[in-house]
Amino acid sequence: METKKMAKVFKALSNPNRLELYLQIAKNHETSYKTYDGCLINDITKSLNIGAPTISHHLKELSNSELIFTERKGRYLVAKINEEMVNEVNELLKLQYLEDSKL
Amino acid sequence: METKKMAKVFKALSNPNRLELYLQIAKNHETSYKTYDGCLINDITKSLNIGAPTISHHLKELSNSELIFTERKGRYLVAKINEEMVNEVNELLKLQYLEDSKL
DNA sequence: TCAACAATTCGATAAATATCGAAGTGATGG
DNA sequence: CCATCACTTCGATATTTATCGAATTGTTGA
Repeated sequence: METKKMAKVFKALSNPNRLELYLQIAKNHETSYKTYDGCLINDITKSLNIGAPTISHHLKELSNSELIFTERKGRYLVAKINEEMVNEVNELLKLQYLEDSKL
Repeated sequence: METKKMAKVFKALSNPNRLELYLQIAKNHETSYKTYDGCLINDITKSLNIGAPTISHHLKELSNSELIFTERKGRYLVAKINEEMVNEVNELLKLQYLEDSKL
């Protein structure tokens, strides 16, 4: 069922700290997409005031919902946006007739 | 803080049954928007297999997040989409450079 | 007026969640 | 090498949540 997967995505974005985390990854993704090599988690960790274990937990939630991918680079972790999934969410939320009127 | 309000919206959509509820209201909104007089909750209640108290609870969550408005019509309850809020959510999730490339 | 219906409120419960500190793992620069 | 750094795992806890059945409120059609 499609709805269940989508609900999981929304749950991943439903915690303020986790949403903030996601938005920073997304922002990084957008500003540097031409030379995109991922967003350093370590930088983000310092700007949110929650502990490292919590960040780790939140990243796993975002990963599990497939909104992001993570990858180890040496001793750092980098995160990337899963564009496919983000677009899927956008499609689901889009009010259809509004889109039509824009064509 | 904007993030907190948005997190609340996502939380409202994070439960599968509640998301389904929202989607049905949205679908109704879209298919009949020219003569839109709201979506009858009673009809939806029958198609989801959760009890009336739970539906009532979920509707309140959707209302509190300002994704929908509800209104009593006689002994029925009708729900309407809050387009402003839905658009706001869409903006937040939109990947910026994708939008640019469409211009 | 009253029976039936739609929805809400209440109280309870089981499950999920966010967060923490402490301890563990693994890479690296000096 | 080894101290440090980045991150993860573990265990605990307090809070939130989804859901239910029972009882309640409010509307209306007969």
